[in-house]
Amino acid sequence: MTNLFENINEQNIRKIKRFLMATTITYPKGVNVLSNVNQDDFIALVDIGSVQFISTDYDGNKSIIETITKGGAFGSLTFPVDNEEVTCITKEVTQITYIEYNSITNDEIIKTDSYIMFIKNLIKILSEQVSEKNNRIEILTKKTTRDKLLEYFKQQSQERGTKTFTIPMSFTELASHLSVDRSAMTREISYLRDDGIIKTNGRKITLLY
Amino acid sequence: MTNLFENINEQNIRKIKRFLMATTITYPKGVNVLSNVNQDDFIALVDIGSVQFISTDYDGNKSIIETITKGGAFGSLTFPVDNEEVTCITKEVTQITYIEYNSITNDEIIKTDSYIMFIKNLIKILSEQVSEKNNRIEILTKKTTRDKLLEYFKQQSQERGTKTFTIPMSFTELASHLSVDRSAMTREISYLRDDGIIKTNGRKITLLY
DNA sequence: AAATAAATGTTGCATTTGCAACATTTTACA
DNA sequence: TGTAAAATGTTGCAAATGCAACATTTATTT
Repeated sequence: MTNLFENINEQNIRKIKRFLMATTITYPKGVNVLSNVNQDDFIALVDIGSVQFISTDYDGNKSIIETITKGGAFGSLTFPVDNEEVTCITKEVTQITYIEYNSITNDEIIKTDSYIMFIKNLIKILSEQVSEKNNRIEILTKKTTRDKLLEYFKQQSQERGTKTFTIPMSFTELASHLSVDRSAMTREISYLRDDGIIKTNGRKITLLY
Repeated sequence: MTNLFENINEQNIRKIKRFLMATTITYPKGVNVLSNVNQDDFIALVDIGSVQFISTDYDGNKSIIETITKGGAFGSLTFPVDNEEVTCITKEVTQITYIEYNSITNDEIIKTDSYIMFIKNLIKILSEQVSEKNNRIEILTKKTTRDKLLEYFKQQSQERGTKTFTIPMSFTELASHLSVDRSAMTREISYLRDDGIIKTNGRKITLLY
């Protein structure tokens, strides 16, 4: 996963941040990050900690749209910040740096080499986000819980290049990621085990095919 | 929806295309566009016509991942082009312009004003794609067909700013977009009508709440 | 270390849904 | 314009799944 300041030295990072009017805020755990953000478009960088975008429908059903950890970024351009149903909650103590979007393509600074690298990184991050969301969609379009699990396991296996891997979240969160009932998912994992398709040990999964 | 060459004059568009080693290909209807693309990263612009990304699983179940129409763009950075399960099919006669990704951030041309606009447009397109995918995910995470339909209708209604709108695809394609069985979806639409929640006339939907 | 909260595992049951198999209408195109 | 193809509407039924209500185990926090 690309970092917005990858391949840029400290001095130039400071320079870019100053130019982009970056402001850094530290939040405690469990607070709504976007509650008091101003109206301008922005990009937010997670320097420390992690946040989760959570959508809540009229019935109170919650689903995790996305988890962004240290080094990740999100922005008003790609997210409906003014949407009441979607909140961005810190999972732990989290430090976020905000950058004004409109200053990003200002003509004065754009012609420096480190800034070109910054733009490249931004394009890469956005591309990665599209890819990730494609992966998520690929899972969610599967009709059955079994197929969702198998698609998720396949993606994990491919990303890591191994048939054995540890899922990077709790089963409770995984159920939310796959948008299925947690207990029904546990049941289906048992069936997969019974059918000799996977082996499990806690969060460690081994694909047997 | 942003066009990659928005706010750039014809002369500069030609210059940019030349620099980026753009090649334009016209395809008949129903062919697999990405079957003979080379290995380098690229961005593809749909000049005329439209394409659909379709994923097929081991059971032969097909789902439409994305439809890209005239003016739209897609790229190897955001799509697993080498993935056998995903194909990109022309829905009609379609003209596509390919741009080499690596030439995009070449230092020589990046400092011209029209090129800065080009980069801005690219960032905007990518952001829009993330947003669209967020919307799709918002739908797909709903548990029931009814809630998926209502979420889709809400999005359409909000986008157009009216309670009455015509869905921009066939019901067959809509079912695929929501990843539900078509006949079950038709049934659920009847129920919504019976319950006085919507009014329908062919593809024209009116929300009654 | 005790207390509280979160995660995990299990199961019965009602509801929802996919699937299959149609009839009918609309659209595309040779 | 006639014919094939695609889209739409309907329904019975079996399978999958959400939901609820638990018991246990594992983490967290004070």
